[in-house]
Amino acid sequence: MRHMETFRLIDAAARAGSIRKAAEDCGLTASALNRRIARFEADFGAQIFERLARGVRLNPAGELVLQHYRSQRSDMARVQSQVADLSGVRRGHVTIACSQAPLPYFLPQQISRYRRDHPGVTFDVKVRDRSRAEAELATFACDLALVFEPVLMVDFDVIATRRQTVCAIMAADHPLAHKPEIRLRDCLNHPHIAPSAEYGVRHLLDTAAQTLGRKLSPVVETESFELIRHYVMAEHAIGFQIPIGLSPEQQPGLVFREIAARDISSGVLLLGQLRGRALPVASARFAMQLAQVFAGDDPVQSTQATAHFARTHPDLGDVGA
Amino acid sequence: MRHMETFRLIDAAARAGSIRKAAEDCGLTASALNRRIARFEADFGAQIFERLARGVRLNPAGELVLQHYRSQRSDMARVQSQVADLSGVRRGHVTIACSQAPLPYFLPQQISRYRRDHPGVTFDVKVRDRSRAEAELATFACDLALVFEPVLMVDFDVIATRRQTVCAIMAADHPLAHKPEIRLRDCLNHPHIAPSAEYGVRHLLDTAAQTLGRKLSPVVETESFELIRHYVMAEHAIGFQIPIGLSPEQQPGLVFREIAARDISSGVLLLGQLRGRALPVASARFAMQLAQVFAGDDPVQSTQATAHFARTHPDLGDVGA
DNA sequence: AGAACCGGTGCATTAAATGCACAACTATGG
DNA sequence: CCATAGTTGTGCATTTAATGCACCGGTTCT
Repeated sequence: MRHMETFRLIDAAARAGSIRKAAEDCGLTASALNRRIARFEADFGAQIFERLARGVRLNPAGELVLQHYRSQRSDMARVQSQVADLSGVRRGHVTIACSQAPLPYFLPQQISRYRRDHPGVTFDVKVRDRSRAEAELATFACDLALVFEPVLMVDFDVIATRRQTVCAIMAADHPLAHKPEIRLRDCLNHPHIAPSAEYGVRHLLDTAAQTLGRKLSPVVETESFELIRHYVMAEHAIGFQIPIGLSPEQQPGLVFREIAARDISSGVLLLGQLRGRALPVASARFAMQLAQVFAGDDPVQSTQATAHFARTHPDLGDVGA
Repeated sequence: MRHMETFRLIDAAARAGSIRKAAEDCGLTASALNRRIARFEADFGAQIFERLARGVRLNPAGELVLQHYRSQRSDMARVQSQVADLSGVRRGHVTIACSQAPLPYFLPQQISRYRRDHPGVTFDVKVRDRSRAEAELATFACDLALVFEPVLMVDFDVIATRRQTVCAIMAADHPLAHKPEIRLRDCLNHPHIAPSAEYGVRHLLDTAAQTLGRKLSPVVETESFELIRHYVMAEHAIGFQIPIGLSPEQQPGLVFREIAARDISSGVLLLGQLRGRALPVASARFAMQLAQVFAGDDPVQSTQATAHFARTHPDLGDVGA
């Protein structure tokens, strides 16, 4: 889009921290870029860069301008996607940041299902922890975030939620595998493998163990959910994972069972977007699909998501997914 | 703002319905404007005008583009106002659309109070009925709307509310003036003057009369609340008005009394903005002031407004008015 | 049929943006 | 304490983009 050139250059300069570097990256000379910035500052009415000896840095006014630019760029993308949509093309691009759990089964399934109906839509899946995911929403670097037990920020607008009870995963011939009920204390008495501290599952486990007067003592602690799923087969240990990361048809010999509800509180998986932002058509429709899946036959959840879209996208009409 | 020139011209062309006319208005030739539009369409990727024999008209894509432009223009104004604000200047401009009632006493008082603290802020007060006010919000033609009993649209975000019980106004020596309670049927038995049908007060009166099995039969029906206030002195008739349009220190000899609550349901005065829009600093702060006045010592209202601003303007901090 | 519009196009002209060379300045490193 | 390698900022010639002018082909209304 032609009219945003200046903003694009400002963005580049801000990121590079230097007019010269940015100019080089963008294929013009420092003097040209310098003058563009000066011109912009003149008719904007205020400086947006601090001039330091080693380069430039955005001042608070500049931060606001850049935020405005990002918002404007994203909104223009939305307009273009809506135009494409109303001419029947149904193209677009969805950028979603999510935690690890939905990666192996849930997201591939949902994305392929969406692309079956809309082959022109492409996806970008970023793996981010909860706080990073929310930061990317705020800078318009992604459209949607699917996170487990996030630290709720003011700018995070919840589209749909799904309760997730922590499951114990183990080999089919593990002693606990066919007990009528899986108690947390039993799991802790076996060798176990747990995700590291930054994950929501681990947090739930820690607090649950604490109320039992126990402590997790994992034989392996890892950031990789995939490692957990495979390790329980290798050592016959107990792993922990939320249902959305599990599938009945996964590795043969692996079983997963919900931990007794009275032992551990369930967490919430949230699908959200940046508050007040109108998403591109493709992203909004994909979010609708996920919301429907989350809702299942739960009418409360369903109306919650419907209300969300009535507020944020009054023009989209009913869900076509 | 330099980079929006093309949009401004597109807007002009859309309004003029003709490239030639718009070009003339904007001080350039038709061919130049024509080519700007053509260029924009080329890199936007779609036509935005229908070419008719008698001129041009926006197509749906064009409507979206224009809406985008208006939103971005307003957001840029907001950014500039925030920058001015953080440099301590506290300048700005507030555009508010409101119905007639607040014009004589309420708004002048509130505006002057606000300008006492912030002399750099200017105001634009548009008199609009409820639906027009909401339309102006949607096109970013105004920041705030203060309307009585509006037909609620999806895009209208309520900032604060104030109940208004319809009052009967009359000369001090009118027979009803000193009755302990003002009954609607008594009013209807005297000559009365009422606002015309498009006003909320009239609607409340009509429905109230209907439940009494009566009908309004005004001797004068008018669009001017001012006329009503003066006419009741001239003929000793009964007029109707909501409290916000009245002041104890107005014309001597004029009294106003609330109609008995069991005779007529009270209406609601709403202060609102376009949903999802971040207002310029000045408008947001003025809205805060009005919200505080509305709230008075009502804690429910107060927290409602506070929550609103926490959602829409997380950066503004506490109210400084 | 003709007048009065309209949007679109080729070409010369004008205005704006850019590149180049260099000035002014400042932290850094010997 | 000075040299050096960075940086932003400026005057001037050059290049590129935007505009104005004259004109074409079309539709509509008289």
